[in-house]
Amino acid sequence: MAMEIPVTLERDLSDIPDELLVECVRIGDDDALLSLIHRYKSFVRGKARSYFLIGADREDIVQEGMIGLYKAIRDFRDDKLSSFKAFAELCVTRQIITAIKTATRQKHVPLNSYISLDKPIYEEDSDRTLMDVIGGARVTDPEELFIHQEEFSAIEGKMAELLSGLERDVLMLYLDGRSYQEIAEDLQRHVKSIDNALQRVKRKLEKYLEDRFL
DNA sequence: TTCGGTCTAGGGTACTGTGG
DNA sequence: CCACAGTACCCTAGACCGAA
Repeated sequence: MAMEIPVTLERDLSDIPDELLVECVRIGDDDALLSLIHRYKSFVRGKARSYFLIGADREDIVQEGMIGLYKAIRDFRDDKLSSFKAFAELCVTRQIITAIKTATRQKHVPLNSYISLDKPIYEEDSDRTLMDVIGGARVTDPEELFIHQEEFSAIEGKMAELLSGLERDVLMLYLDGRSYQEIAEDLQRHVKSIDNALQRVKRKLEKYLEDRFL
């Protein structure tokens, strides 16, 4: 289903700020649109990277992210209160999470389930995800911070039970956005060990989330 | 001894970026 | 455009170790 978007541009727009490109898109500049998509393609892929999918195409998540990006371009208002990048990140994340929530709503269809670090933790609630909790998302509201800390303790405790020391270390660095190579250097291990540890983490999290939510 | 968990290692696929 | 290298991800087999 992956749709290929041509990125061959007639002119070089690499120095143009995002916000200006968005304005250009509004007045029908296709090159500006392609440039924005090209500019944010890796960003969307990175955003989608932490998702683990059972029985589905990884590319689907990227496609959802790209839809979120398109919505960001369509809806962005340059009121100087926030950058396009921040707005795009919000839209991409929300689009992916919405897709996941839609998929996981069909509880009795395992093959339609996403098992992800970004899966919403509690079915009845919110967009708060495992990734948010583990990764220590920035929370400013005191009440929310309190709730967040309780969730963090619960999940962190479970992680401590489930994962070995190496697996925990690898996961934390991975969530920091480090590459396999960087994690390997930090932990004085072979890249292969990092790879293996991450696979075990994913399997354990999949099992944990399945046991908990299905 | 058996079993389950942890870890290493080999090998495969898919994707991306780069250089000719 | 194509070949190639690097990277991420996944699967599997086997060694090792501790608990039952």
